[in-house]
Amino acid sequence: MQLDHVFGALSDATRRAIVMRLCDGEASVGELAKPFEMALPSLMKHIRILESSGLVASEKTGRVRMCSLQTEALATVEVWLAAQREIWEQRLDRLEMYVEKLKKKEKSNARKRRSK
Amino acid sequence: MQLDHVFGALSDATRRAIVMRLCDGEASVGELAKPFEMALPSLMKHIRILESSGLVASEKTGRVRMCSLQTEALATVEVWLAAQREIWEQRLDRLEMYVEKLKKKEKSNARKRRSK
DNA sequence: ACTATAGTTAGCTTTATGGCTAACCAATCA
DNA sequence: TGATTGGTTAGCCATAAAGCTAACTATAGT
Repeated sequence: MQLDHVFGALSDATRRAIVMRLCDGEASVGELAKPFEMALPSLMKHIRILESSGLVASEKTGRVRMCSLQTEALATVEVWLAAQREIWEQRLDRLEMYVEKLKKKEKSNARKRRSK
Repeated sequence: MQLDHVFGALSDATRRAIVMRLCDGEASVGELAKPFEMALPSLMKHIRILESSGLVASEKTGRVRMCSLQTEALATVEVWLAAQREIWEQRLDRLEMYVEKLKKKEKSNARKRRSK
């Protein structure tokens, strides 16, 4: 599935750093490589992974390859998280309602006990 | 870092399914295992990974281990994504402003050209 | 006490990940 | 045209991931 690859791509600090850099705009492979101590081929691998996850797109013109962020892929993750949040918040709401109900019952029981 | 493990944990469909199940409330290891064809020890490994990522907590009472979602860990991811979104949206805003500026300039140039 | 249930441990395989070097194109620039 | 720059391929290594089976422990139920 798509999510596997997006989450997988984001599970590495180097790749998250690349994504963060690309949030600020396009960059060439060389530019992306500068902040890292890594050998170029290693970094290229990360870029490949980011590309195959759909998080990054790149195009080569002349001898330089420009990379750019594909924000839709990040949005996919946001959507998934939002969906989970909705489910667990609904549940917490139900739970809260349930607790409220219990409290009221308890109160009315207390009244009954007093009036006995 | 924490994010590495959370993203890593979520990069597997089985584990995401477990998380989704836990959004609906606590569950024992056995309950969690039911929907999968996997052998128990394999599934346990996933649970361990979810635990060490902070996404899931579990406690054993008697012979059953109950697992529950730790929503803060998911929130961490949401926060990271939101931060990235903010950066790239700011940039897009700046870009838009820049384009607007260019358009205006173009208009005034057109006026100049006409009035020549 | 005996059996069944619910997990757990240990150890094995296969495949993927993250890193490296060395050698290799292909565009520019001088 | 020759050197430099920017990236790419190929191949190696160590470690981690994802799955399995088999055997074990510890609680509950009868």
